[in-house]
Amino acid sequence: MIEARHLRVLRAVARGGSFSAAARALGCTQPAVSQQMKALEASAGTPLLVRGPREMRLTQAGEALVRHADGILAGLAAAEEEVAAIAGLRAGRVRLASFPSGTSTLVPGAFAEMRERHPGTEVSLVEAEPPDSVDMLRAGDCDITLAFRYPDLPTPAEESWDDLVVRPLLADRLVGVVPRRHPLAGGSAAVDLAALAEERWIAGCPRCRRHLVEMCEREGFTPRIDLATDDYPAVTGLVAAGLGVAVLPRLALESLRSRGVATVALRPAVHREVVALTLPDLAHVPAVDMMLARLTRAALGRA
Amino acid sequence: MIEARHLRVLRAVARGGSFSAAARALGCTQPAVSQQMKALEASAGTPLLVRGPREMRLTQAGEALVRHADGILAGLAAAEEEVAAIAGLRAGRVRLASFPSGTSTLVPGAFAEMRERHPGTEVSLVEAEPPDSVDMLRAGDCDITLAFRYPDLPTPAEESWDDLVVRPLLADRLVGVVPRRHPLAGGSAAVDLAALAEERWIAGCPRCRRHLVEMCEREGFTPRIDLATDDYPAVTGLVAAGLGVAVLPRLALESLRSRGVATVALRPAVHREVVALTLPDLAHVPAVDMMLARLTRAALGRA
DNA sequence: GTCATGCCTAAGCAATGCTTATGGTGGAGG
DNA sequence: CCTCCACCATAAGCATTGCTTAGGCATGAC
Repeated sequence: MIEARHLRVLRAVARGGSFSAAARALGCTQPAVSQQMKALEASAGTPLLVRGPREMRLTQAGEALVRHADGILAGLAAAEEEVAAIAGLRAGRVRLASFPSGTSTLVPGAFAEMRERHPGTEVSLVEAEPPDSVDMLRAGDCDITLAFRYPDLPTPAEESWDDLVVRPLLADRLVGVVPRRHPLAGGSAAVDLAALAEERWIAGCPRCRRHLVEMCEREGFTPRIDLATDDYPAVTGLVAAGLGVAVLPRLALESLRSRGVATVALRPAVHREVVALTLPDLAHVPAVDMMLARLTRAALGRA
Repeated sequence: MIEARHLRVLRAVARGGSFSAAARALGCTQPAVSQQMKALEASAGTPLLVRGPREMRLTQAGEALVRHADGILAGLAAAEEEVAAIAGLRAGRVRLASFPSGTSTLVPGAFAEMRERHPGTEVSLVEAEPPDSVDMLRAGDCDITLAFRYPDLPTPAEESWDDLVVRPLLADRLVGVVPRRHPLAGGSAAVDLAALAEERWIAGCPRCRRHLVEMCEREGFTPRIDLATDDYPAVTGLVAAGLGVAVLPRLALESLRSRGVATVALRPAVHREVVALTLPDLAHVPAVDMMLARLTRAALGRA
């Protein structure tokens, strides 16, 4: 089997006209070149070089090899350069999957920084909610998934992240959302969740709802959910209209213009943990690693 | 430095979808593949593979490498095939330089056999007399030189063949050429060279002439050379016309229609040695080696 | 639950490849 | 004419590489 190393040496010999010159060009000793050529000739099955008294000439087979060597080594150099560009963040791709409130808050800053500091990289985004977005990650359809979980809630087995790299970004506190004219509105103290036991509830997305119910039951009541929608603006709109109360993550509220509602801190304090997920191997891909760092920074600025 | 071996393994992994499959395809064990990929990823500076629970996927860098690998390995295979063709006598070139009487006698048969048994090879011929043709060999302008020398004559230093491979082909006996009506013609016994001391002489090429003079002087006389020509038909023509006698190699006479002359064996018997010359390295080039064998065969059939 | 498949790691071993040291050869210059 | 220099080949020593076998662990199928 001919190896690239052989071709490099042969080309150097053809260029330099002697083993010694080739050795100097390659930064090794002359016997090393001599041995390489011997091995190459052995695997070629025919002499490649004619040792003239004055100069080193190529045989026909040697000329053929050198002729091919240029193309082969050029291809190899191109491949190395392309990989080096990816490794050096002069190129590379990061595909992110994120849930809406993450997309509107953490992602923009991280993306902007990435574009600015590493213009060669390509960042792309798809919107996806946690269970699906994690499947996408495992299926290879994205490189990083922004997801969240409730640390105090037992995780279903099928949603385990044991096989993933979990990079915590921030603890997103849950707050109560009540109509502005609600008796509890405006107070600076935290409100007991149980104080909302008799309210009508507006629930968010399915995951959030499950968590809401769990949370309330720990406090001794079952929330009466009359209205359900995944759309956060709709939730605040319904609350503002006095149709009920809700619990929303701060992150979700941040990008909402929530007229007519008041937010209240809850007791016990509950957080959802927002994390970035990736596959163990992908965590070492430079562009992915850098994007994770950018996301972490974006989260820190918001902590 | 990326080596061809790495690309072969990477491509096998990409094709097979797992290290084990690649190992089977490559005829080695799975840890070998695993180690190769580890080394390649290390030299690439970024992961190339994503170990999914079910299948092995490529990262972007891995895809880039595989994309280049096809071209690179194809080029390498083409190079190997071209060299193998030369090594296997399915291709290759032999450039022969020969003196006229060799060209007309030994070369045709050897060339014909070469063309027939190894149709892929190219044989070419240039006409050149020994001192020049040997220089051509050393200068790389031909691969084999047909030459001759007089073993009993001291060789001038500048015509030494010490640095060459000398393959003896045949001993070409020198014969006397006399007019058909000459008193010595027709006898079956060998003629003493001294018996021709008083004749007028027709000399051949410069080398032959030098040798003729030397030969005669050993026998006690200096030949009286009136006519000199390098052209063998001219020599026999002049002899036939009764203008003198000559000494010619049998090989030269063979392809001459020599009307009007008779040949006589000489005493002492003298030969010129016809040899094939090549450079030590070229002697191992298959096409050259085969051509030398063909020339030897052609000479044997004529011995 | 058990088995099969696939990957990783470790350890042993052979082969590769580089080095330094040495000898031989051909050409150039004193 | 002889010496010196540049170049190549070879040998021995040594570090590295690369392969193997053996064993362990995780995952998915029957």
